[in-house]
Parts: sequence; C-alpha cells; structure tokens
Amino acid sequence: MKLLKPWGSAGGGLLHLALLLSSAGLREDRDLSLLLLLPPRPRLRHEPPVLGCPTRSACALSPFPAPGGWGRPDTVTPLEGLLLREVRALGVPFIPHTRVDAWLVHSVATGDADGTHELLGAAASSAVGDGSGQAAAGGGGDPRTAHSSPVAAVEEQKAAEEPTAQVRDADGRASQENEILRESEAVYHSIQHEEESALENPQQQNDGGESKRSDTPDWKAEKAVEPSKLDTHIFLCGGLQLLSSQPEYSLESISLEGIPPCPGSMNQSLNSSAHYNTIFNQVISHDVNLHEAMLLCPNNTLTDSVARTSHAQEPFLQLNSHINLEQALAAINLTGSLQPVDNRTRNLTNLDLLYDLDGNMFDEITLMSLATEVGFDPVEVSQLFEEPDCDSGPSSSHKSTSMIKSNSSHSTYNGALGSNSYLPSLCHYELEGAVGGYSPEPSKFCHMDHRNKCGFHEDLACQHIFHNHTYHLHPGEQEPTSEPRKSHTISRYLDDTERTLSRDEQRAKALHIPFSVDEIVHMPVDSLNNMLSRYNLTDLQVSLIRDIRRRGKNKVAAQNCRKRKLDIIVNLDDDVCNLQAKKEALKREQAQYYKAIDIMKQKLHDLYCDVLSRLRDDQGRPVNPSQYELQCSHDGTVLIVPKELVTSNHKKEARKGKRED
DNA sequence: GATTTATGTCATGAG
DNA sequence: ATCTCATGACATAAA
Repeated sequence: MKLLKPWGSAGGGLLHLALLLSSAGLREDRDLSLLLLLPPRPRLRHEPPVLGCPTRSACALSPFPAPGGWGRPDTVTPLEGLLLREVRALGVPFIPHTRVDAWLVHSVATGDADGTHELLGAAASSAVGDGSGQAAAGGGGDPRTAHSSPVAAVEEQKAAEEPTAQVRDADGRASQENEILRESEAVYHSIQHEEESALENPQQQNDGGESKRSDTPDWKAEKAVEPSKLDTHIFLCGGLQLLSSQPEYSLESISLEGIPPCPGSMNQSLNSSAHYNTIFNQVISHDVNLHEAMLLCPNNTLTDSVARTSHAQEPFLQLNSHINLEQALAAINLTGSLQPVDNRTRNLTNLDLLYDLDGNMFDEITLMSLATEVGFDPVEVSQLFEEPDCDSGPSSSHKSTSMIKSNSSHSTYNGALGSNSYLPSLCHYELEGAVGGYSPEPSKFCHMDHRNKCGFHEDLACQHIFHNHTYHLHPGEQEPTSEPRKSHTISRYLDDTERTLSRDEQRAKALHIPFSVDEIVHMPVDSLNNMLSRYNLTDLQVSLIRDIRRRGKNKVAAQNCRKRKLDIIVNLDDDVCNLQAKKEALKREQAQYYKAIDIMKQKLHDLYCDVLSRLRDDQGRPVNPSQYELQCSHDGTVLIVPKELVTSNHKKEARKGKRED
C-alpha cells in the first residue's frame, strides 16, 4: 500500500494512523480523538501567521510543525536536551533516534522503581495546589500515581470501591505529601532564581547555560519536566477510551487473555498485580500507560514486531511508541472483537500498517502532548524557541526556565485531557481579556474546573467514558470565577478562537503578559505605565509590551495611512472628473462665444458693405469697400478713410507708443 | 509561475 | 528625551 504523506515526511505518520483507525472501522468525523492527531491546517488568508511557523526563520528549533512539516528530527531542542540529560543521568542506554524515542525512554526510565516517579507525580499535583496530596494517595510505590490528578482520582475511586485495595498509612502519607510540597516549592524557587539569573546576565546564560543547567540536581530538572509525562499516558489512554467508546467495538469485551507478562518489565508493580487477564478497558481506566500495558506480552506476535523494528538492539528503544500502538491494536485483534472491519484492511491495520508507522508520527503525538498538555503550548514553545523577529528575544536558557516555570503552573489541567478536552465543540477555548493568564502568583491560575468551563460532565457524549475529572483543590481555595484557562490540548489547533490570535497575542500569551493586546495598544501611556508598575514584570515582558504597543499603534497608523492614501486617490479621481466636466463646459461656452463673435463679425461686415455701397466719392462713383473703411470720431462724425492711410497712422502711433515706454 | 492585492512590520522623520 | 503619528519601503500570504 502506497501511503501518501501530504504534510511532509514526518506528517505521514498521521495518515498512517488515520488509515489505521479507518481500517478499524472508526471515522474521523466520529472519533474525535483522531482530530487531535491531524496536522494543523494551512494558514488562511487574513489570518495572522502561526507563531510557531514563522516564515522568515527556520523552524529547526521548534518541535511544532512549520507549514511544510515538522522540525528536523536531527535537531535537538532545549526541551529534548533536558530530557536527554535526564535519561543519561538515570544511566539508561540510549541512542537518540527520534524525539519520541528520547521521550519514551525518559518516561520509561523515570518510571523506574526508585520512588522518583511517585514523588514527581505527587509534586505535580502539589504544584497545582493539591495540598491534600490526593494524587499520591494511590500508593507509595505505584508509578501509576505519578500521572495526573484526574487519573489518580480514578485510581483512588477504584481503590475505594475495591475492598482489597491497598490501604496506605495516613500519617506516613501526610508526611510524604508535606515533603513533596516542600520539594516542589524548592523546584519552583530554583526555577525562578534561574530565570532571574538568566535575565540579569543573558550573555552568561547563552555561554554557560548548558553547564549551569547541568549543575542543577537531576531531581530538580526531572521534577520540572515531570508533569509532561503525565500526558503521554493520558493522551493515549484517552484515545483508546474513545476507541472503546465506539458502541460496536466496546473494549470492555476485549481482554488480554493469554498474553503472558513481559519478563523484566520496568513496571513490576503493574505486572505483580497479575492483570494479565485484565479487561482492556480496565487497563485504560486504571491509567496504565500504553508502553506499560504493551510490554505485558513478549511472546506473541507483538514481540516479533518488536524484533522487526530498527531499534531492536536497544532494550529501551524497544519501548518506542509505535510498538505500543502495535501491541494495543494487536491485543484488540487477538480478541476478534473488531470483526466488522474489513479483513483485508484489518490485516493491514494490525501489523503491516503498524510496521510502516515511523517514529515521526509519535514524534508528533509525543511532542503534541509535550507541548499542549504540559503547559508547553505550541505557541509558547515556538515563541520561546524561535522568536524570529522579536528585538528582545529571550535567551535559550531563559526560554527553558520559562517553560519549566509554566509547567509547574499549568500542570493542574494537564490531566484534564481525558477525552473531553479533545472535543473542540464541547470545550471551546475562549480567550478574552488578558492573553497570558500570567499572574505574579502563578498558583492562582492553576485551579480551574473544567466542569464549569465546558460542562463536559453533563455532556452525554462523554458519559460513557468513566474518567473522574474531579480536580483536587486546596480545601480553602475557591474555584476560579473568572475565565479559566483552557487545558492545553491539541484541540487548540482546531479552535477557531485560537486560530485568530495575532502574532502579538500569541507572543503575549507565551510570555504570560497579564494584559490584553488591545489594552496594551490602546491604553493611554500613563495608564499603561501605571499598570506596568503595579505588576512585577520581567524586562522581557516589559520589552514585549512596548513592542506590542509600538507594533499595534503602527499597524493602526499604517491602516489609517493607507485608508487616507486611498481617500486621497479617490478624491483626486473625483477632482479629475470635476475638472474634466468643467473643462468641457468651458469649451462649450467658448464655442458659443466664438459662434457669437462670428455672427457679430458677419453682421458688421454686412453693415460695412451696406453703408459703403450707399456712399459716393467726389466724382459720384460708388466707394470700393476694399479700399476704404469707416472711422467714427469722438464728436460722432463718421469719416471715410482710405485703408492705406489708416495703416500708416497705426504704424506711427505704434512707434510713438514705443518711444514713450 | 507571474502578477496583483492586502496586510504587517520596520525605519525614519516630524510634531 | 520620549512618545505618537505619518509614510515609504519591504516582505509575505493569498487570490
């Protein structure tokens, strides 16, 4: 089968997946999760260019797609560099084939059993204000608790429902949560300090940013990046849940029966739960990330497929994501539950197509989830990584710290993905007022309730998915009454409101400018200065605000100038028309005058002839009109004068007049 | 593919 | 000195 790659080589993976799901009997228009995997549509006219895809600069550092495709896979972004360092710090053998490899290896490695996973997961939840540490309530050594608050809530709910669920010691948990809180605060302050240092000495930041970050303890960097790890799982689980939402392909009836556990799996806790006969849907609802679930079956054909991959020689690289999806669909196929699928197509779906899945597709998926669900929204990342025409572009180190900082502040709704966040029609992103949502106290923006925003718990379309999207707030904290920030999901690519953001709005959003672009541009300078003084803004933010104001005013000025120019042109056209009409009228009038003059001349000539024909000279002969003319004197007498005499007199008078002059 | 049109942005000068 | 405005020039996307 020849597969087209309309969005560039890297984008072909999306088509692969589209065909994959299509062969499974799913439709793009019905399976909304598929929409999330579609590449951004090309820029339309009258639409400001996407920040992540600048036209004047390369997208090499951006993990987000340029109009022609995704960033070069051989380019390591700062984010990837951070991940790679983490992987190396964990002693994981690693060959960075693709970004998704790096990410998945990172995810696998950090999911290992040193308690880091749990700590980080709890830190993520604590960073968003879950002081009660409910996300960590699922268990001390269970890496599943490291994912996100909603999923952890599902876990907690199931633990409450199951009498055999392991009960944790409340006191120990409380102390552990306190420790987590302290450490997460330390992470935040460390990041803040790093950012301030970067602003104070950007040159040093550029020169020694690498070593500086390498000096940072691994646990800090890992904590900073950790929330993004939540979302790979949620993203994939959400997609599978949507699969399970298809009524004719209920995954509840799909089991992994007969699939033996993978020896040496990194997730011993999962394997030890002896869920080899786990109902697939249960696996999903239990927040088992895909690469954990898929490694349960080493001896079936899936393992062969693993062996056929180019990364087979690397034990950790075998965990790359396309294996996961292979195994997922192969597991589905084992049960034969997807019988309505056409056999020919289904065969392709199960294995053959999957072998064609290149890592780029999962590059996209992973980077999407990295970028959109972890707080690195594409705009932010692109802005922070590129900033092609920003006069005061941030240094790379500062960008990294900014992103990390945003991670901690956005991690609350990272887990809000589920499936509801995928639905652009349900969760319409409205961006009003301040573009950034930045606050000097970032945690204030971290608490949102998607139920209020989208009402997706009431939505019937989502009721068959039993995610618990309840978010844990501090007991004393109120749910935000103001416009909550939308979760960073891929649905933003599909959101009309989001699409219409201007570049400056995107920049302002990326830097969390607490004012709207409209305010920045149109506010009186005194008011703006007052506002700037009231907020503790960085130099970069102030510079961006100045630039936005300058550009905004200049844009309006240019529009006015062009309008004025057009008005001038139109007025000049009108003037030309009026003058031409006036000229024609004058010509007509002139013609009439000429005509009247001719008539007068003719009448005078006739009168001459008549008078002279009646005159006689001294000898009684008629006077020749060609030789004489009439002259009227001042006293009223009329003289008959020969023309020769008249001309000579005229010459004398002319000479006399010249002398006098 | 060349051309036209619309728009944003920058540089520059004037007030 | 700073800000605002006006405008030419340029770049780019879309038609």
